[in-house]
Amino acid sequence: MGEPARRSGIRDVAEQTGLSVSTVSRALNGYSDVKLETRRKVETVAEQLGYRASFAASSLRSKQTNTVTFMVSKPWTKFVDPFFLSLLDGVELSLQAQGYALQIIMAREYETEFEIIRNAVERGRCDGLLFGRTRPDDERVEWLQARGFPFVTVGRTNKSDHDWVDVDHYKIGFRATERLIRLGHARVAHLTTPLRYTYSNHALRGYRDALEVHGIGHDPALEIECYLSRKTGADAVTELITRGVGPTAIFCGNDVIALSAMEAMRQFGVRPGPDMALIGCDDIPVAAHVGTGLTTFRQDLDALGMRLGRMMVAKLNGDAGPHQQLIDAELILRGTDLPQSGGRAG
Amino acid sequence: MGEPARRSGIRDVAEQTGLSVSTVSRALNGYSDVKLETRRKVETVAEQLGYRASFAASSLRSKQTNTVTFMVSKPWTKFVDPFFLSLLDGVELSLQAQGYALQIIMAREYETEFEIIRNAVERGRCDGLLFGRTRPDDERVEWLQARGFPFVTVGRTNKSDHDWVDVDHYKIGFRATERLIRLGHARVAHLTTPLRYTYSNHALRGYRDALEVHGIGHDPALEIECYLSRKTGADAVTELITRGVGPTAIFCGNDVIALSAMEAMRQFGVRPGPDMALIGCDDIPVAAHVGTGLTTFRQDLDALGMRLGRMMVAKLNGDAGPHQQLIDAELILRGTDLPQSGGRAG
DNA sequence: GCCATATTCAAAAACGTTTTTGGAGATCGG
DNA sequence: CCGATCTCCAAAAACGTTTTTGAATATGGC
Repeated sequence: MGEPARRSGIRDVAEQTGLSVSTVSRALNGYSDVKLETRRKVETVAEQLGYRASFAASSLRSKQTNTVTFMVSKPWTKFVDPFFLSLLDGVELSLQAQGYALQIIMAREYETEFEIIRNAVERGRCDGLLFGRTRPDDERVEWLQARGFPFVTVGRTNKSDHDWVDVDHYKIGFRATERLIRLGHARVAHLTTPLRYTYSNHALRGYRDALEVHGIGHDPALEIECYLSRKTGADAVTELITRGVGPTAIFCGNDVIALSAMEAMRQFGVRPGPDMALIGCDDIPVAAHVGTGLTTFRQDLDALGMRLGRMMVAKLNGDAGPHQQLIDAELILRGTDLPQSGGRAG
Repeated sequence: MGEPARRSGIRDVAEQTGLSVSTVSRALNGYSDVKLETRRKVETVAEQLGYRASFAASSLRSKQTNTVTFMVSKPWTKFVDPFFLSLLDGVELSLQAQGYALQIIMAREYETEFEIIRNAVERGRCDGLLFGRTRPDDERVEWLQARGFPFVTVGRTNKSDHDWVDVDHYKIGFRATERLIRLGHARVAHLTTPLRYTYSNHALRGYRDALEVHGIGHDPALEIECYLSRKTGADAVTELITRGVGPTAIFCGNDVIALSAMEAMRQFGVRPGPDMALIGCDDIPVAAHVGTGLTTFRQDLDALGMRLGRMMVAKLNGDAGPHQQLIDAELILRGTDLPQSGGRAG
């Protein structure tokens, strides 16, 4: 492959321009105590030598990486894709505008997430950290807070003194449930996302409050916690139907659960929509195409990402905070939110 | 937020153990010239002090980052999600097994990709580079080759002397077209993905070769290049129908194009499948749910990712190469590959 | 009991920047 | 014309590791 082609360092630039190393550094980093003409010369020579400051050296000395790390949890990578990618897109955009680079790392398990954070923070690989899938008692948040390391989460925790952005899942739960009630459904079930995550609890609370506001007591048999593989939406629906607890409508914590639920319904000869109303959440691409279309909630993740990024930048610039932003989701009406079949529609 | 809590450095560990800094370093890095007992002590103290070597300092001195960067192109992030995420998953798995970290950065435009590469390579932020969306004449490949920097691409270029993994799009094009021909279709159109990418050309060649093998000349009017927004599958189908060039089957370069095409067909009262056979590529989740289901090709991206990662590790370990791997896609039969309606089925 | 070789560790150099410190010459106010 | 201030640059320290070099002690062969 020929000669290794030694990369040129700042000394080469200094030599070539006849200036000192320190002046070259200051010129390139935009300090004001360098003559314009000198700066020009330095920039020219640096360009033609193809010089770039070593990341390791500069970040060692300056203690800055100008990098923000987004740690993405495995479950996210697997199922809620479109969701998550436009989020990243927004983050990247707003960070880059302020001279920060976005770097993404993947975590396979919750346990490794911790190790990854330690590796990123304690080894000084980034200036700030972003992550989601927060839990009510989130070790990651506590650890980072104890260390005073800048971070913003997607999702809330029990603690209120840290920065976060979040979708208002309480409102989603409330609106979904209320809509189903107004359509004449008296027994509305809720298939929740894993309750270890904070947002699942928000949605659940919204669901229960809507029932209560409309004078309906909540029935534990109608609340089933769903997972990705252990207990799917299909499993839950099977349980609901075979037990004969008789819901006529279901609010699902996300579209994957809803889709899985619809699958099971068809096997039982229950038509999603006419026989069993259904509202999901996330508006994944398939939602528009399955059957008559799944009624669901769409979230502006791009905007959420932008805010996330801007919040991080503000924090990095010394803004005290805490900053917290809640965004609303939009109800997308499609074919599965039908009135109670035998009953009075709202 | 309390005191800043100074992170402990290697000196603290040395002091605490009564050893020298160099011994601590060698102990922690697994060198053999340190007594077992000593190593234990160092590890204990390091653990309890929460010491981790500064990334900047260690990579500056050792000239190694133990990090591989995957640069993901914007178009990828937008549309071919599931595709792309399981790819990353495979890469991460195989890299991590060898002690390398995967870091992902996003590129917005092709031009910025170049800048990102320069930034990553010339500033020494990673030991190896991974990227896709290769073009026949790919500047990135040439630049990296000239510099002797380790990289593996997803997709081929004109040059044969570099490492790559790729899906065999030639075979996909050939098989799809041949299947349609055998179903009795004499006029098979091909909506290509953007031809600036190498793989699009492979697919096109497969399509043409299949036609030729079966004694059908290829008609330029039946080959239309599609993009994400400028000219979609719907635009192409509209063109095909209004011009009256009369294809009875279409092979689409990917599922997004196919879905868009189906949309347009319905507007013209043409039923995808019965009236116009259709085969896509990628097997995106929607494909299974749209109408009677889109016949398409599924790729084992997890496996591709694993190979990609392993190839990178091999390269980093001094293996000369070039290594190149082609993987096959699997035809997923669904409802759109129907026989020529008026004609003899194959 | 002596030289050669292993074993185990310490001192110091090196990595390539940025930051601190200070100094020479130009400019300015009086 | 002199001291003060400003402008521009250079020398040297510092960042926190890893690597190189070398030395002290223990071990082994004869």
